[in-house]
Amino acid sequence: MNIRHLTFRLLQVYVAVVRAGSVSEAARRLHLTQPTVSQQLRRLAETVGEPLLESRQGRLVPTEAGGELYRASREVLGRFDDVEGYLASLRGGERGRCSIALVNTAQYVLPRLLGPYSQAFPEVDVTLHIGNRRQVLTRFERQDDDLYVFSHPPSLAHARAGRFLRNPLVVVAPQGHPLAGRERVAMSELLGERFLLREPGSATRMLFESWLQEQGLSLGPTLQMASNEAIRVGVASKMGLAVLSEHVLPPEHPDIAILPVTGLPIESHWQFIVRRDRRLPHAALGLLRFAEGHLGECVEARFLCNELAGLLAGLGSDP
Amino acid sequence: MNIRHLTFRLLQVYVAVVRAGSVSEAARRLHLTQPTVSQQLRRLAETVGEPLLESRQGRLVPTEAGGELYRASREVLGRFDDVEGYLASLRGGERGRCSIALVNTAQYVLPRLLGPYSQAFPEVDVTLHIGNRRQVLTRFERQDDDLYVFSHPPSLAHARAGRFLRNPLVVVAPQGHPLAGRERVAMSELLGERFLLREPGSATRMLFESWLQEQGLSLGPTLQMASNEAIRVGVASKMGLAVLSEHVLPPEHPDIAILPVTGLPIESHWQFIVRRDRRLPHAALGLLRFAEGHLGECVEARFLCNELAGLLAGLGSDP
DNA sequence: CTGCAACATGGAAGATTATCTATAACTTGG
DNA sequence: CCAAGTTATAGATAATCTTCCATGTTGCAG
Repeated sequence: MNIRHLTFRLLQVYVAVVRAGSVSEAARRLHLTQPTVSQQLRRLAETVGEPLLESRQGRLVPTEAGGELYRASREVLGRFDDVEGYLASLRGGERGRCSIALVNTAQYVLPRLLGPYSQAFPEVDVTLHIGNRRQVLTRFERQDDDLYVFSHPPSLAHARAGRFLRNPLVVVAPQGHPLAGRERVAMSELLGERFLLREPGSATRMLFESWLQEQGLSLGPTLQMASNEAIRVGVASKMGLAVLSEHVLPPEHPDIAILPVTGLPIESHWQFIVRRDRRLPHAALGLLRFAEGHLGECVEARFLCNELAGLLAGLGSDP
Repeated sequence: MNIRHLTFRLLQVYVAVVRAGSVSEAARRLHLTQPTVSQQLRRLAETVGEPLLESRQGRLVPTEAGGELYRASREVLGRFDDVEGYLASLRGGERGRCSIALVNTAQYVLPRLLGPYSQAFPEVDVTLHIGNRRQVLTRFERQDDDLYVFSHPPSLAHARAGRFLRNPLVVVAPQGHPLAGRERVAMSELLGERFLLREPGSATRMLFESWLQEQGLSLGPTLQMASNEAIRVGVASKMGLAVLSEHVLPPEHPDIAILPVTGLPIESHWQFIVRRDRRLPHAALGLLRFAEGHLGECVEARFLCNELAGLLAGLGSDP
């Protein structure tokens, strides 16, 4: 039997005939003419190399070979019905994979969104890749992931962006710092202090440095530390001052004071970035939709900045 | 996804590509050109309505949808491999159904053949229908069965026949009957005795009556009994004489004597009959082949008359 | 025996498929 | 950045599949 030219259609017709017990009846049910069905049947029997049906008192019943083919056909067609269901759930975003690359700082807040999302879509397999801005950019260039979270998007020629969260950067000092009680502090007053900074690839550092440059200021002594955690603990231990995202601070932070520096907080926003040239998996789209609808329930109101509707509209229209 | 134009061939190609992780490599393995495979792939993806593969550092790996399709394809192709195996065993006669209609008398001896056959081919489902000649003829007319066993075949226009067993009919008398010791007995000497006869549809009775007619003789008092068993017991109990197939007598029969009537035994033969107009199932053909090869081991040599080779040759050539 | 319903066959048109060659576009490792 | 290898696209052709209509054949019921 040469399986090559076997069509699922042929199996559908065959199954219909076996069920109907009659070629004509099957033809009616399939909205085909009787000769069409007869011929398909013959072709199938030729492919199999055995008679499939025989007439038993006016009813067509499968032969031994026909019975086996019928069983196999039912299983096979059923299996492909399953595939259709699976695809439907993929398309609905209820299932699938979604890979997200995050800048370091965003890891403090994104779980608030992903927790409820995973609850709602347990069949979606979300993978997070966390790195500093430079590392995430590399992943973006290599098209490693479906979604990216940046403060400042890379060139928008290849990507679409949608803001979803405010990310205010503030100057923090150890509790009890002489300037901590002041109503207003000028940045210039702080330049003599030691600043704890993230490594050069970091977005927080980049933002802070370009802000300083705009102001025409430059820092005195600095100390480089590779993680926000380390910096926060360092500040609490009076190693120096730092600029951090507010999200890095725990809700209660008795060891650390935010200094009311004029011109701060530096306002930036996290955005979801998607590449224009890569088809977004349904699951990733589903995640964005979920974020658009449920962000308000997941994060504090003061950080909220939901502009995802625009991104979604753009994705819906031309992918 | 429109399943209608989905070919098994397409799935084979797809599976090969996923396994190879490369279109070109799959093309080489399939002895196709690379563009052919590319195009099939595109068609498949169109049918499914989702991208199936994506390039991950130079290797093509299935997407979520592609993975599901791959699993389904493997299952489906595997299932049809099973069908092929099943068909092969059908064709080899190792499996299947075989329905046989027997005349009554043959039931004493056919099991000797069917026992070893069923042992050798346990997957073949043999059905026996036992009746007198008339009943079996009716089944033959209606084409109810694959094989028929008759002493005298119906018109050979619609059937082929092959003898396989002698069926000698003898006159039996109770042990101690006055003629039981004689060297020779003439039928005419027995006409005054009461004869126990089978019912009119029976082959044994037909044969006996036509033999009597040839001799210009006719019976005296008769008694009709519907089974060979009943007649045998009747004779043993001195109810009268009878004509029976030798096969009906047990190997040892101390109560019954065979009378050496001149002109007897009436020689007849059992034959396998197959209709010309009905395709013989492989299993039935296998049974005939088995009979042809093993009959000698199954029945006593004196009954042997294996002319099945001719029948098989006829079947092999044009069915 | 006759007629109807069911099945098979033949012929034909249009769509789809399978496959090729040639060529362009892209990826990737050096 | 280039060269090699991989993938995609285009165009072509023969085979096949799908489906129809018209017309035989056959088997069962009256």
